Amino acid sequence: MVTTVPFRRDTIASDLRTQITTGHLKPGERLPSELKLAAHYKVSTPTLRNALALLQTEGLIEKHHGKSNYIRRPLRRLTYTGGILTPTHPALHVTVRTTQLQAHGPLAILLKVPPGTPLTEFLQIVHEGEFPHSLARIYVPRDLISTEPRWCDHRPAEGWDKVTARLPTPEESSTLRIPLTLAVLAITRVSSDETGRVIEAAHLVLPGDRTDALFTINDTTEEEST
Amino acid sequence: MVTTVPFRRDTIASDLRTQITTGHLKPGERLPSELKLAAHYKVSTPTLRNALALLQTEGLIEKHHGKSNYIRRPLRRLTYTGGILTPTHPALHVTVRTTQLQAHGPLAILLKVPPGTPLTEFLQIVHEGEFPHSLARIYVPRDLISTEPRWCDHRPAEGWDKVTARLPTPEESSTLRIPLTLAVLAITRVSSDETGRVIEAAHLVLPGDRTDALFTINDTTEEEST
DNA sequence: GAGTGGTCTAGACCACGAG
DNA sequence: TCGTGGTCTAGACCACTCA
Repeated sequence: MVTTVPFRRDTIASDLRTQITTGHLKPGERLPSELKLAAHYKVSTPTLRNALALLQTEGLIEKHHGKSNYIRRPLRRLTYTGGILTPTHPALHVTVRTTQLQAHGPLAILLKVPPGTPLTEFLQIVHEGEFPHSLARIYVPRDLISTEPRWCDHRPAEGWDKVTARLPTPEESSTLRIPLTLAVLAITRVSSDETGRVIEAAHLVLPGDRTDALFTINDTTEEEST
Repeated sequence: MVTTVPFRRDTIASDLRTQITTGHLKPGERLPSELKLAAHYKVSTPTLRNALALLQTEGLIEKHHGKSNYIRRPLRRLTYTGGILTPTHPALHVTVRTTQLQAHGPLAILLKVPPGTPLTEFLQIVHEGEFPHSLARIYVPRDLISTEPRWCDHRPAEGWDKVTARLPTPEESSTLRIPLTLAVLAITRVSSDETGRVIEAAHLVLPGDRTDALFTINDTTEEEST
């Protein structure tokens, strides 16, 4: 029988993990410095850092350069469904930054408008408490906003979501305060009205440790023959 | 102005990256050994390995313990839509392993059957050529198979997909031959017939570097009022 | 300036693959 | 057995945070 010796970093990680999950180490609490931890576990600093990196990808700790490492406050698991996160969850609030720009390249194709068409970008950052939760970049043809001030009432008649999994970009990693090794759900959503006109295109970034996306199939009607 | 010096591992990674993407290094080709590469770039072996780790998460190289590192043959990007991958793509073939088991815990809840109900598990591994592409674990109540041999003709009337992003488990990593740091799309799909009976539950694992999932909303009919 | 995490070095030693 | 990648050491040096 082959008795595989677990790597030191794994045993250290699992030791800290149980201390966290059993509540022996509490959310928000500060970990000892990496030197002290390395001394305590009798390993070199790189191996201790490898152990911490594991915990970081599991979303258990947060690293702060120059300060220390902290036990992470677990965020509520929310569900993205039909374009919104767990129907307007009370603890959520959203900050929006509006930018004017012009359609170009892939964005113009998504929105089915010629390049150069004026657009408005809404950069939405969803917060839970003071912690960033997820983010969305929403693009809307500008004339649709000006002629129809309550453009959000344009209930989309059709649409699609294209979903993939990837690691965050460095920029997403810092604005969402997630490690570069935490997988995110990247969703591109396009909705159009009954005339086939595209109302909005959105790029969503939903960290995998705190979000599901739910899609339902209601095949009660016969299939379309378009 | 702050001129940030890029890390050595990043400059090495981007150098190798351009060699790969420009075709200077071809798919299937063997890389020089890590010692030689380290000597060539005048860095220590750990930093060179960090550079290679970056390329690995991007799906550009494949590491083989004891042999060498190889340029990866890029897999076709497929789309999961309505439960299947890019309607039966010609280059795909599927190996199936069947197992008999009993419903328990979360699985019983998903299938809406009492614990202990006999089930059949189909472990499907989708291959593109000789390379594993993605995998699915499909669970079906066994009586549904015996009474209705062509159970796959039971077109589901309703269903849902719950999608999230995560890193692969060590087991998934080895069977799919993907690095532990390549994000996967984890989909749980449950479909039921017109009587509300659950026909099947499936756990899908779709590596993010080669799969999208597409969900369409056809809201042409009025909303349901259950 | 003191304390901290981030990157890197120059090795050692083990595990794996193939002849 | 040889060449290879995987893990680990015991430091050095820099960058960041905060008093």
